[in-house]
Amino acid sequence: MPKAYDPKKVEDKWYQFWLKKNYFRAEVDHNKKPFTIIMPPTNITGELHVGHGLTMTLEDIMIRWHRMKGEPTLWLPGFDHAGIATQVVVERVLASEGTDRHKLGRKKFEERVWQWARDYLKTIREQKQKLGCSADWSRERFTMDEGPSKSVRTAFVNLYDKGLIYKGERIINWCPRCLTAISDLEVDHKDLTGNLWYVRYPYEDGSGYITVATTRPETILGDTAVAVNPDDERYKDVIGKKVILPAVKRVIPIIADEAVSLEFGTGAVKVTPAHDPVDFEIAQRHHLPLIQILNDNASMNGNAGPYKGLDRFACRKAIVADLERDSLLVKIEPYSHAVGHCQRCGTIVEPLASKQWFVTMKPLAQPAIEAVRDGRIIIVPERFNKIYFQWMENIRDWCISRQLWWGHRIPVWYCKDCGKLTVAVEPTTKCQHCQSKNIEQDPDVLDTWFSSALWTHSTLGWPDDTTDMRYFYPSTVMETGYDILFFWVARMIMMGLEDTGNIPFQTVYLHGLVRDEKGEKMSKTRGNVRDPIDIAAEFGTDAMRCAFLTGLAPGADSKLTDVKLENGRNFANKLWNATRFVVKGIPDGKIDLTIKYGSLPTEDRWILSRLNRTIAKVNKMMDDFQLGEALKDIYEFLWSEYCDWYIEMAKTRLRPEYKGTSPLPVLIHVLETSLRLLHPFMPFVTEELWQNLKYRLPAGWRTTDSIMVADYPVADEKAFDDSAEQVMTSIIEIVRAIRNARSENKVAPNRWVTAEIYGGGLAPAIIPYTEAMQTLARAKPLTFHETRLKGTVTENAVVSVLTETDVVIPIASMVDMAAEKERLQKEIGQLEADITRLETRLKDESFLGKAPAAVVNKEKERLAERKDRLARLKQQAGF
RNA sequence: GGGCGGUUAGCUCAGCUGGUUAGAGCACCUGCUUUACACGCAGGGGGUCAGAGGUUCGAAUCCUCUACUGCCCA
Repeated sequence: MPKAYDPKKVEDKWYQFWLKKNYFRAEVDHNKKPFTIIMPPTNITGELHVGHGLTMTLEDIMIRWHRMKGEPTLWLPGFDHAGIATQVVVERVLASEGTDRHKLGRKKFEERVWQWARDYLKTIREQKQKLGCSADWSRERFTMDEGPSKSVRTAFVNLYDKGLIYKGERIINWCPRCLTAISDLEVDHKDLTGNLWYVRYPYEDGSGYITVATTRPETILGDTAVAVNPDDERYKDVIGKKVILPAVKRVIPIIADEAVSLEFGTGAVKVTPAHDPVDFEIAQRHHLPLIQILNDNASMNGNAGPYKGLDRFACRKAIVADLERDSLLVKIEPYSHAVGHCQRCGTIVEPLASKQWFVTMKPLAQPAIEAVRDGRIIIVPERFNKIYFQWMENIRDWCISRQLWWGHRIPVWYCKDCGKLTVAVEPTTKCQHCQSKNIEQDPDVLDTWFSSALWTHSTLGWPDDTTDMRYFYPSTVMETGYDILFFWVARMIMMGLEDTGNIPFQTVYLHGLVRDEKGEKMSKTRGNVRDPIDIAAEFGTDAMRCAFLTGLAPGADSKLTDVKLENGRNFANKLWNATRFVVKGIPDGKIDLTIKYGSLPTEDRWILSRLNRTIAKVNKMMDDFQLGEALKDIYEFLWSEYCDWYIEMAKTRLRPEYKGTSPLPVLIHVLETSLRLLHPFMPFVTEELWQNLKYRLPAGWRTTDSIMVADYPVADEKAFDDSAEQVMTSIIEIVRAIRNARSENKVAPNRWVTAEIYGGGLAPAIIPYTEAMQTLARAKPLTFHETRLKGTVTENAVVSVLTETDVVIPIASMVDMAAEKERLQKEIGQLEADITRLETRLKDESFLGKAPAAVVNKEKERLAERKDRLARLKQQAGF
């Protein structure tokens, strides 16, 4: 084995091995409960980013863990056609080629996008594999595949038949760049500083003006009324009067409506029903006409009179100039307000009245609220419940039609003869009502999230009654980012319940955003994006997976830093070298790996005890989705206990002259078990090392061909050994005390010191470790006393009073007695403070009365221990 | 405007349902070619857990308020 771990040499090799062995494939076993994760479908808009890296890591860990626990485990991977997003990127490519989709035509354009899709499907799949994903590629799905597409049409038709999908004219958000309607969720509100223009509308009878305030003067062209609040004393007498609309000289009424705020502007507002949601509702109540003033691209249309053809913002300028000229502009105030932007392209969206398809959400939301409220679905972390409920309880109808070419075509055909609609799952050529062939399919496609909402069941075969659907639905965990809780998770719950009558998943695990070193969001415009594939190449995939988990709490944003990556890499290398050491100790030929439990030395019982406690803790943490904490425990066990102490102590036992129990069986057992414990987190290095061990050990040592299908460790409580832990703690304390004394007294590293150890009752247990302690502390000879130190040691000695033992190091070389006194004084002060605190607590009647007996006893023991130590310290140090 | 987080060592963060002497990594300081590992080893310094009040025998942990900060919704 080389000196350092080189991930490049092993990762591909093992991934191909796993693939060839078909380990990723989920098999139905009706005797067992499956564990299922449906992978969030990856957008085909581009390559993977670090957010995907986190998702893949978290899900792969859960999947590998459950697979090793012996559960039939399905991780179903897939892709999302990402309607608008993909169309935007492909259009950009077309633009760079000097063409556009209209020149190409719909059919050619769709072919072009399919080509793009096929390319990215392949690239992204390979990237996921690079990251170690143990997904079932045989079940991979794409939202545009025939199966999921049929699910989409079926779900649409079902909702339509139930009256939950309707087509109607409503105010929607229009993106003038993407030329499509978008849902409320796809609009980002940003506060912009604009102006509030106060404009005079002259009364028709010439009796003066009413002044209205607006942030969008160009919409004056679409006004069909002026409204005031019915309770507004200022305007009581003008209700019912008529005013002349500036710029276009149309005569419109002044009406009263509750929706008008008394505080905004002058209290009188202009009503533009075709371009404002509140105004639209006012218009409905007062039967006002709608006047559209915008073309699709947000230039002014024929209703704009003289402003026709101007862009909306040019028009705004022109109108303001004209108002000023006509002395109709009272004043301009700076005004900051939220302006909607298209999430995809950043263009300011226009609210406008348009005929679109909508889903009635309230009846779908109710059962989805109940599913979370009654605990059938658990959201981790819990605080997202509140956010979920709040959104669901105020849910509004969902605009699902998009004026795009890329996506699922709406399964509705219009009859040009009888005018009726045919809504059908299977494409049709004739009208259901009059059999006419003169029909035309709705040109629009569905919101990409409509198909995403069905993902948990469309991927398993719904609406067909498939084996997978019966066995794997509902899935166990839905792991995704909190940023798409509304977009996706909420809608999956609603549609899952609606389509199947059952929840789509039992637990929702939400992760946060991965940010850069400075805590900034990664984005192309900031230029701080990191490609997970590059990172994996530089540090190793396992190191990257570690980095994602360090300091990760569910639902919290995290930073990906080089320091974390280096740590992960170092840990992999540490493991590599620990294994190298163990492997070096394995003799050629016969080796007996039986652990003789009856006669194990203390450090063996200690490391086995620590191992099993770690296993117990890790399994508990995994159950609670505390993946980061679980990894941390394994890391600390392996590094600080196994490597730092157990291996170091084993070294003396591996010397040829050593005649006692060989440490090899335990050394190997603990390492091998730890590798299995760690495998879900660091699949590549653990497989490589496990195979290395397997190769050198007798045939039949392990029955599986790969660590990834070996058993996940289960804690053996019989291995918990308090007394071994107590003895080892003392041994570690003694070694540390001597090292510490050496260091503080600047003893040359190669110089041997001597020490006397007063072990009391523990002495017999410690004495067998003389040689190990000598080596570890570079102290020889060590003299043991089966008593506690009595009397005073005054001269030329460093005294360390430990929990169970005392160490006295008499050395002429430790000259700095003043420093030593100071250290002792500090320690005494610390102990005295502890004692005071403990005594106060133990005198407190309410503490004694109310605290559990175990806590009181613990405090008593602690006090006794401190007092004992203080007494010894004072006595021995001669204070 | 409504809601949800965060504030713990110089930096980045753990610390889950209240009960250790509050931890880790990095950084810093002092040493080290100790035959697995300098991607390493040994030792060390560093925190009144944002502030105030409250509940409790006991609070980093629960409650209230304040300050700063981030996000979501409207």
